[in-house]
Amino acid sequence: MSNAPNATVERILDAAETRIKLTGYNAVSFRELADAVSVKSASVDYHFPAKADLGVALVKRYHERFFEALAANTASATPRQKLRAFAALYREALNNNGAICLCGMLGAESGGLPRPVVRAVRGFFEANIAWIGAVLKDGALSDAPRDDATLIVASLQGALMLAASLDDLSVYDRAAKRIARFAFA
Amino acid sequence: MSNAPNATVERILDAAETRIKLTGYNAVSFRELADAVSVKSASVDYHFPAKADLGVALVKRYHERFFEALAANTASATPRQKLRAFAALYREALNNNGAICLCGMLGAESGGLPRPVVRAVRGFFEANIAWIGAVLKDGALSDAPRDDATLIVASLQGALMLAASLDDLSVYDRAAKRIARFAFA
DNA sequence: GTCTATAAGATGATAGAC
DNA sequence: GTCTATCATCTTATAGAC
Repeated sequence: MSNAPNATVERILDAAETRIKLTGYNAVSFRELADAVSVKSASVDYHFPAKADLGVALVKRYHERFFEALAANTASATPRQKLRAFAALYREALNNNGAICLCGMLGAESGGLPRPVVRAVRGFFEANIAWIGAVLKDGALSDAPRDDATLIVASLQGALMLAASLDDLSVYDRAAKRIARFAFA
Repeated sequence: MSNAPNATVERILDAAETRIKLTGYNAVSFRELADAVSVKSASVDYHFPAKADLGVALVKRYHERFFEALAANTASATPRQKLRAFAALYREALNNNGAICLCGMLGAESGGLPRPVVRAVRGFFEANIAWIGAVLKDGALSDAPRDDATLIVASLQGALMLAASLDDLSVYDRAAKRIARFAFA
């Protein structure tokens, strides 16, 4: 297996992530991904024997990249800056119009997904809540850090969905601004 | 067409609503709905020539029922009571474990849905925001009623998704309680 | 309004050549 | 690691009998 940045596996994951963020897990097929990376669908099956394998690999990569970027963006930040960096990172999902957070999409569709994918998505959200909870606690910004962390994650995820549905990205920006004001400004 | 409460059309819509709230639009097939109501899939096609027709009818019914229930539950309520009634009505989606709001699901999947369905979902959210905005204004509960209304809808929708994903209904209840505290308590 | 039958295509997945 | 070829199944949708 090559480590080249454009290795087939990575390109398949890229194509899958872009599409699932827009249309959901069940709307994306192996053939569609194969076409997108100019291979045959048998090659996709070679790398991901079952669709659930692709789903798990995708969420795992998303999870890792998210926290790597979060760490990089908050190296010497105050608690308030950390929370703003978190909201800014969530927003990147909207850059491809109509797309939302990968895990927001899969979380909504949980009831119809393979169990291993559901577990991976749950792990992403638990890590999100733990991270924000630690920041709130560190900054003494909340009297109930875990509840407020959960609310912040829920609000930002809901704002992504609503922005996509209403086709108005400013919905997210205005929501994030008011969350900051109410919860930790 | 009969007006009996169990007419086939209504039973198909019931089955579709239950399933789409759990697994999403693309995971639900006509055959599955036909089996659920004990008819053949050709009968489903008779009532809904295309899947988009079913989607639009479903969202339209959901929209109408939601605002009928909201009106009934807030007949002589104060603004604060109205907002609590709204949050309580949203919560009913969670009664079937793992399910979320029909429009929350379809809003997330917008990028892969037929345009008429997308428009109907958008109409639901716009009506939600307008209703809450009017309540906030009426009760002088916000200095930016429209922005706060949008944030409240986003937060409650996100809380439904997160509660389903984490398989913990208390996530919604705790979020709703804290939204009330920050925004209008 | 529901049925049987079927079309025409997509889907996840596998076997085996290169 | 990618390919061709194929499978069994599912998908939305239609035609026509009852």
